[in-house]
Amino acid sequence: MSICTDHHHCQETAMATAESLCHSRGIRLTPQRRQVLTLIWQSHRPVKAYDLLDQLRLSDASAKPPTVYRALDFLMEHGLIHRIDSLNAYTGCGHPDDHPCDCYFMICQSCGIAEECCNPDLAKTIHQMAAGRGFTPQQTVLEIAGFCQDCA
Amino acid sequence: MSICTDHHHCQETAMATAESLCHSRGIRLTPQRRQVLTLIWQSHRPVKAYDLLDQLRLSDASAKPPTVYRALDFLMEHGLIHRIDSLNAYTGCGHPDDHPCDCYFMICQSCGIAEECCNPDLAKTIHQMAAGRGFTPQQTVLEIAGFCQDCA
DNA sequence: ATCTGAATTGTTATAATATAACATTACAAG
DNA sequence: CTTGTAATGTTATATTATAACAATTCAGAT
Repeated sequence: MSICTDHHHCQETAMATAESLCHSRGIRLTPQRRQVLTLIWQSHRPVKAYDLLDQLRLSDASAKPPTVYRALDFLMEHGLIHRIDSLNAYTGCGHPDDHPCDCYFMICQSCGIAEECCNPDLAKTIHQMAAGRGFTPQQTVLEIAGFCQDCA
Repeated sequence: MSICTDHHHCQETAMATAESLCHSRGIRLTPQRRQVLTLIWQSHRPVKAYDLLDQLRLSDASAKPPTVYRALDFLMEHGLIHRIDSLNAYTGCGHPDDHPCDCYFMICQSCGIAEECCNPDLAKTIHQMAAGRGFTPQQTVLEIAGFCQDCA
């Protein structure tokens, strides 16, 4: 895994960041939401909603689709996770407290890992191209599928 | 509508291009496939699969999901249409016989029109950014939601 | 003209993804 | 405490897409 050298640490950092972000914004990272976020951070591979649901059911047999979709909605609303449209899947955000631009993703077709690349220069290029055609961007989906360094 | 001034002509040109492309490639634009492509070209707004199905059913009550998805698969395989992942919808390709790079889209949140922008410079920038991180792109999804010139 | 194998279409069923609607519970602020 | 809002529970259903197998059509070989 090329993104982090110690994923356990990576996951703990992400959870700690989420805790403090929620605290400072006065929003509640409830046990359900925390559990979903923890599950998402178990790897750098985007996870599907119903896979999360299966995992939730291991500890709470009464979990249902709204359980997971509500948690996902909350986490997305507050920038703690992103949806990968090309995969119908969800992945943790590495910098929820600092979003200088839209987040882009490089998704390895071999190992499945999605690397976030928040690149203001690229964002600027995209905005310029759009502006050149009279278009005002509000939200950009950029998902690059291919092969990561380890898998190429 | 800012993309074309005479959409009827636009649609006819698209169909004629598709006919000749299929002929030159030795593939068959059957009546079903032609009908789906025509429906997609009725506007520059990406269309959902089940909306296409509803329209097909007006002329053929026995149309079913595989009817439309098979046509969509064929049309996508041969570059005649694109799927817009952020909308779960499909839109005609303006240059099926000439794909210098991935196709990008600017989608107006007001009028719903999707404008294709096949921009090799932007493609190059994206590839460079990816290469800088050791990533080899295979396929890029770039869908920019915002406001078109007419709606801004 | 007829045969034949591949492509296309028909049909039934079901998988996968997501949301609506309303009831109940928990929680923080006064 | 109480009270209103947020969160969760629960049932049902909407939306998007594919699997699997049968029937038909079609182009090329004979």
